[in-house]
Formats: sequence, structure tokens, C-alpha cells
Amino acid sequence: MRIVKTAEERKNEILDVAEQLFAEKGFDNASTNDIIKRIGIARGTLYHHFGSKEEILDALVERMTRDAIARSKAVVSDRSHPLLDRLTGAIIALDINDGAGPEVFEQIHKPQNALLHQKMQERLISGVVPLISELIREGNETGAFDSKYPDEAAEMILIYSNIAFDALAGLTEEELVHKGQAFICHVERILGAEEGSLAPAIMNILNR
Amino acid sequence: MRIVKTAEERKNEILDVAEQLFAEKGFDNASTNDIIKRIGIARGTLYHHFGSKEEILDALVERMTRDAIARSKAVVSDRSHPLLDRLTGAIIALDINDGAGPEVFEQIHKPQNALLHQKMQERLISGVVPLISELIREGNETGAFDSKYPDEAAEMILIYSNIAFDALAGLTEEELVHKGQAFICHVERILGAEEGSLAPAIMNILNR
DNA sequence: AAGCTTACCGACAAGTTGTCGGTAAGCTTT
DNA sequence: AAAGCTTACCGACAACTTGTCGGTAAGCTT
Repeated sequence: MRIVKTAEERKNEILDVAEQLFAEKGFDNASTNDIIKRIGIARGTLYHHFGSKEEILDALVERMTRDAIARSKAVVSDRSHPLLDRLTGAIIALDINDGAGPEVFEQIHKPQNALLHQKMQERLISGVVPLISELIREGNETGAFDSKYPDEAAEMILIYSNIAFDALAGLTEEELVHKGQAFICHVERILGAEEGSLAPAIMNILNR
Repeated sequence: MRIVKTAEERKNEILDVAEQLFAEKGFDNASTNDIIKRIGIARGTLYHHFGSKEEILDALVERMTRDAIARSKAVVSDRSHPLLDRLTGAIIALDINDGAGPEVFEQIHKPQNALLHQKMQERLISGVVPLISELIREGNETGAFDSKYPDEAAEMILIYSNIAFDALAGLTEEELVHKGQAFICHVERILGAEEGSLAPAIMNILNR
């Protein structure tokens, strides 16, 4: 009466439960025992599919970031929208909690998840920087931007948005708006865009 | 023949060894057993001074960041130097490895030290942002800068310099210079400073 | 010298990760 | 259909972790 599944099926099952547990208790506090108990498999089964606990984390990070980057890429490639909309859309696509569930993104910033957070950030940055910098170059040609260092500009914008928008828990609505406006202003300056040119693009995206 | 020391002495001894070990093996891989063996104390002694392994980490982070922030503060407060020198000096003071030893800063970015890294970053940012933003306000008055959001500008500059200058391991000399120039350019734009006004200030600091 | 505070000790409980020989399910292959 | 092979699965086990706790001893007061 032993239940057998394909390797892919079982791996995804493990990742699903790992995602839940890391969100609930954090990577450090969630044990491999927690995972196997919740699924109802034996210890050996888990280690048959993944070589270590960290390997589970890596696979999970891969799965989580793949979607976000794909979404970002889709927005960037869609030339039917104006350039500025594509820029803001690509960035926003990263921050908004994907379908998987918001509780993950809420707990991700807790100290127990420092590793998860760092790995996700690394992947997101390296995956999206090329997209954004290409967009910046495009803007340079149309005259919308005037950036001397598109790669580094993209890097700076993405790193900041990833870190700074982590800790927006204890902020009032007013502070939040202020922080958002500051961000827009600084992005405009970094890109050499006209002042106020980005704000409407963000509205376009959010109301879409 | 039991060796007794004051609590402060012993605590510092523990932190010294912890710093070594975290640098050698990373926070996760260095066990409390490693610490007590290297010092030659018993398990109970360690837990008499620190309530948990994470408490050791916190104390260590405190001790490490205290110096860096103090250095930064000293530079900012020294009004005998020009404003721009104080700005660049305060930022550079954070990145340069302090006397403690460079091996710590080399290993700090490894995955096993994600927690340490995150906690240090948080403390550094929250400690130095007020200093820098005050400096920016000062520059606004003298006309050197034109920043609408001094706090967020300081935050953005500090976060980027902390993250981006982590991974400069596999870069050529040329790439490094390019990245440095890009950073200067973007800081100037964020602050609304005149183009090229920051570069000489950085030279001043580095050659001091 | 008695007493109190506190640094120190080490055995122990409870839990963690990763290993390994063995079992059984579902394939080919003949 | 039987034999054989691959591979998903099992669970006991070793080796280690962190944190606890009753007890010891050093250095203070009083």
C-alpha cells in the first residue's frame, strides 16, 4: 500500500509543503521532520529527492523567482504599451505578491528567513537587471531618458525597491505615499527623465 | 584552579572567538561547541553570559557596527572639511574594513552568514541614514545639493553602496572603476548636485 | 569567619540533519 | 508471464545541535 509518485510530482509536493512551513515558521525553525510529517513520507524519501535542506531552499527560490521574472519579462517585451508603463510595470510585477499566497511575502523578511531572502534577492536582481537596463537604453534613444550607466542605474533602482519596500509594515498611509513619491523622484533623476514623467505611468499600471 | 573573569571580560572573549569562527565557517556552521572548545570553557559558562546563540550574534553585530557608525559620525561632525568631503568620507568609512580584520568582511557575504549580513546592514543603515540626510539638508541650504527627499535619498545611497559593493570579487580593475563612476554619477543626480562635483571629494578622502 | 552573589562546570534532554541497507512498485526484456 | 532492472520509498541510526539545570567554587560583604 506504498504510494509511489513520479519524481517531479513528489518534488513539487515537497516544495509546496516547504513553502508553507518556511512561511509559517521560517527556514531555520522549520525542520525536515516537519516537512516529512506533514506530507506523510519517510525521511529517506525526502533525501532521495533532495540532497540537503539547503537544496530544497534553492529549488524553492528557483520556483518562486521564475514566475516573478517571467512576469517582468512579459511586461517589458510587450511593446504595445508606452515605454514608461513597461518600466514601472516590470518593477511593480516583482513586488506584488504572486498567486502563491501573500503570507509567504509577509514572513519572508523575518530573521529566520535571511537566507531565503538573500537568495531570492540575488536571483531577482540578476534576472531583471538586464531587462530594465535594456529598457533604459531604449529610452535613451527615444529621448525619454538620459542615462550614462544603464546597467548600474537598473541595479540601483532594483536593489533599493527590493530592500526599502521590505519594511513598510509600521508605516502610516501618509508615510507610505511620501516614500513612494520619493522613490519616483529618485528614479526619474537617476534615469535623467523629465520630472513628473513617471508618476502617470505608475497610475496606468496600478489601475490596469 | 578554576579561572574566573569579570562578566565583561568573558563576554568579550566569547565575542572575539565567535567573530573568528563565524568568519571561518559562517554563523550556521560554527557551533556553540566550537566556541567553548576554542576558549576552553564549559557549556554552562557560555549560556551564563548569553541566552542563546542568536544573542551572541546580536552582541557581535552591535560591537561591529558601533565602531563603523562612530567613525562615520566623526567624519560628518568635523566641520573643518568641505561638505562634499564629509559626505563621501562618511560613506567610505562604512565600507573600509576596520582594524578588526579583513577576513571577516570577506566571509560575511557567504550564504551561511546571511543573518549576520542582514542584521549588520539594518543597523548600519538605520544608524547612518540620519547622519547623511542631515548632511544633505545642509547641502540644500548652501546650494550644493537640491534634494526634495533627503531621508530617502540617504537611504537609497546607503542601501545601494552596501549591497552592490558586496560582490566585487570577480571584477576586473576596469569594471571596478566603471562601477565606481556610475555610483558617483547616480549619487550626484539623486542629490541634485552639479555633475562632476563629487569626484574630487572622493579623491580627497582616499588620498588623505 | 560566615554568608551572598555570581562565574563556572558538565551531564543530560530533546531535537536536527544526513546516511544506508533493504523493500517494493512499475518498467523493460526475453 | 516470468525474470530482471530501475528507482521511489522506508525507518533505524549515527553524529551532532542547542539550551537546561543542579551543583561547585571563587571573590565579595558584613
